[in-house]
Amino acid sequence: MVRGKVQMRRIENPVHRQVTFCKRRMSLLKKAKELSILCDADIGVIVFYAHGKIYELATNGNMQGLIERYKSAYTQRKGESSEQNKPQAIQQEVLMLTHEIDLLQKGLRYMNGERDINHMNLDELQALENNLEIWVNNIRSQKMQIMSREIEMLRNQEGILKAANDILQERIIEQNGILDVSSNTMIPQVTYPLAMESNYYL
Amino acid sequence: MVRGKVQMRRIENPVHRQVTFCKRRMSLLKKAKELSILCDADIGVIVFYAHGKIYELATNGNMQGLIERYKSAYTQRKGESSEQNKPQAIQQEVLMLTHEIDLLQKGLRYMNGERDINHMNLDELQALENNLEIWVNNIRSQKMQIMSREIEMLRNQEGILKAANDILQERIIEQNGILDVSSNTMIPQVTYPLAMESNYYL
DNA sequence: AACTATTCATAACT
DNA sequence: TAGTTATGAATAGTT
Repeated sequence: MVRGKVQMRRIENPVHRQVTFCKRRMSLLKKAKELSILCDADIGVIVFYAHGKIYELATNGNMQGLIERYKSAYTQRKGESSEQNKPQAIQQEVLMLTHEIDLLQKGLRYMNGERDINHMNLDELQALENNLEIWVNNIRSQKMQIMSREIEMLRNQEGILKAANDILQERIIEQNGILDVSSNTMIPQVTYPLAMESNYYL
Repeated sequence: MVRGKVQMRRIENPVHRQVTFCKRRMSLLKKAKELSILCDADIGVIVFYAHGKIYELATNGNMQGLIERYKSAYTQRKGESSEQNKPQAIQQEVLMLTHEIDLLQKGLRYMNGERDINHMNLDELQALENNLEIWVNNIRSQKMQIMSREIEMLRNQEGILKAANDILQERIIEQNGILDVSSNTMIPQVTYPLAMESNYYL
């Protein structure tokens, strides 16, 4: 029985995941078949599951043909390219990649609330880039805080040790005053290079 | 309303067919997306409709990658990959384009997470959550390295100070041996809590 | 596009 | 692994 909405995230239990995969994969391929029949469409579905297991459906019975058709759909725009001295395969690959980029850019505009695909400009991409930076800052802030606390702790210990050294040195000087012993030449060797830049994390 | 079982054959009425295609195509891609998320599978769907209209879904954001993976699963030998006989410049161009795709995918993932997934209509576009995490890791790694160096530096100073304290204490004990003065009660107050956990950043 | 009566899909359970 | 069922989801026909 389905209880409440199914959470749309990876099923962690391997058994449940396997069972759900089996059922939903069957349904997905069934739906693809139905859409193909009802609407006279050619549909190819490739599913990669764990450990390279592959399940596929090609409603025209030939996945290779669908792939070729898919690829050729993008090479038809080849005339637009000014790089005509490239081998055919390379041109095709570059075109596919640029197509991919086009799709992604469209998606970005969509995500940004721009619903009119025909109005394409790069300003929205720039806006997204800025948003990404903010997001990254948020994600890393927690770890940064932990590291900052670590640094703070080490600095406190540094202060404790430095104070301890001061006290010890005073004690020696005091005793030297009584003894007038000049064997405290080691003390100047103790240096405290604490004034160096150490604010990278600010 | 659905009256009785739907006949599983091509819808002849062009308007009905178009409407059904639109609805079922959306659902199919949605189902594919869900299966991909729930079961951690990579899924590619290509739909050819009338007049060469193409609709696609690649849950890893890159149909060509899925196609290559599909092909290599059958050829079982990557040796004949086209990567090896490409001119250097072309390889670089492809590299740059794929890099750009990566960035855009990651941007999409971010925007996707900020909005209601159920309202996404640009089914051609997907992004990988894992890619996003990898991206974040890369971006913050540089800063993390700086902070790690900072911590390392502080630790070194800690060691120097501790060694200095040891020397100073020895010196006092030595002098006490000569003087037999019992006024060094302050020394036990100097503690070194250096064994605490300090590996948060590992 | 939106609605809704039905059928369909499926998560949990046996 | 394979069925059952209660419940959520999809959708055909309509507005």
